[in-house]
Amino acid sequence: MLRSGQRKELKSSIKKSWILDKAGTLFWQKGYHGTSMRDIAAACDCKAANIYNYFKGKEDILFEVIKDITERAVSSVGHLEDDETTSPVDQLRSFIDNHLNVLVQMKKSSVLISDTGLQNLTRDHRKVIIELRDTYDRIMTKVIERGIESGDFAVKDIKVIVYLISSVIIRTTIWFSPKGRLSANEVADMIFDFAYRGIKI
Amino acid sequence: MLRSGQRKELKSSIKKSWILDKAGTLFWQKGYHGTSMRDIAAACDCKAANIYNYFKGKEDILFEVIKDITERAVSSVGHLEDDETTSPVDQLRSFIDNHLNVLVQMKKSSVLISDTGLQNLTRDHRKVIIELRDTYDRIMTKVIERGIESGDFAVKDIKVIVYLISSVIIRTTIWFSPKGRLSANEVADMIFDFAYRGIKI
DNA sequence: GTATTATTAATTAACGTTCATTTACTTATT
DNA sequence: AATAAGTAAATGAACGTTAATTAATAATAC
Repeated sequence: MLRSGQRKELKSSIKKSWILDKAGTLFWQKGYHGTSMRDIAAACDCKAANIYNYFKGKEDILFEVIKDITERAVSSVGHLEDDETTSPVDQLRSFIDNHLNVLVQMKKSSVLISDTGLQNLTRDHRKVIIELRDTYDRIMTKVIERGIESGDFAVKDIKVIVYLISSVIIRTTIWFSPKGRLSANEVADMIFDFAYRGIKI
Repeated sequence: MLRSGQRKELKSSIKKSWILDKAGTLFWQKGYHGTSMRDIAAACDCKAANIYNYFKGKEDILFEVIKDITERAVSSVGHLEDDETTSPVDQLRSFIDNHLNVLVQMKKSSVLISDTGLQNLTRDHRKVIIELRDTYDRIMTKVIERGIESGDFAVKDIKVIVYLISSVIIRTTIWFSPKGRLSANEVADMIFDFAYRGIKI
């Protein structure tokens, strides 16, 4: 049984993430500056003033939206960071599969917000996001490095390859539609196939 | 010798493209809605009202910025559309090289505006851009198709491969810096290498 | 070449809206 | 009774755009 304070907190945090979800969709559709607090409020069936009971301001909402997107991406591949047992090829497959599933899952609130929205954040908030991104890059870098050591991969410049592969993954959100001809898993397979052939020995 | 009327027109169109250049940079830095007419005017050392002597409004500026970016990309690879003589592998190399050079050349006014800015255009304007993009996709598709016929490439799904390769090219603007460790040509080489290995037989 | 008119470029000032946010107040929950 | 959730109303600032006006330039007349 929950104490009443906890129940209240839970209810509050449910509404908070509800607001985040709606705001994320709007930011994605119309951009940060193109979305007004009134827009967000309307999507949440309340008035703009009420949102200030849950967030300090508009920038705070953007920060939490971007943080959420980035954290999900990072944690979906986090188990690969220190995995020295699985084969690097499978790790690459798993990396692409996991991140793509996260992207497809949250359909709308695309990663593009993270590209264009970064400069609307305060310096402190931006720093948090950049650190998360560095973690993402580091994990993929380790996977590639292990593949080089094991003789599975051959690349000239690891840094660039990490950018290229993540570009392919991230930009999927631009053209992929779950209602389209291909399933998310089919797309993940094709991306893995393309990326793997691009770096294999 | 120019007639004075022509000289006037020339001067006017110079200022127009000057405004487009400054506006493009601002749109890239702060987004469409994040950039005010007064911001654009300040970057052009004039007052906001004056810009209306050159453009019908803010949306019109965005349209011309995006059109310019997209047209440059398309025309840089246009010579490949009906090229049946060069080898498809060289055509792919040329495609990547040419588009990347265009992207690097205009440094800031990145292609990301084209992603996020599309929905701020009127339907008619948006249609123009989408047609230009279709041309871009069609040209790359033809190159890949020729490569399949010649036995150079082997791909499961041409449409997807076109998306993947263009993703890698376009997203270069996010991470590449001309002042960085690598030159544009080195990056172009690496991208070609990655893409070619990704689809070769 | 110089003066005069016509045209274009640029500015100032203002328009009506909309913006994010705050304050004071009401309603609901515990 | 106390705390939280929600709202109406108002804040000053910024927005895109227009109208009126002045400065600058080009075309024509002498």
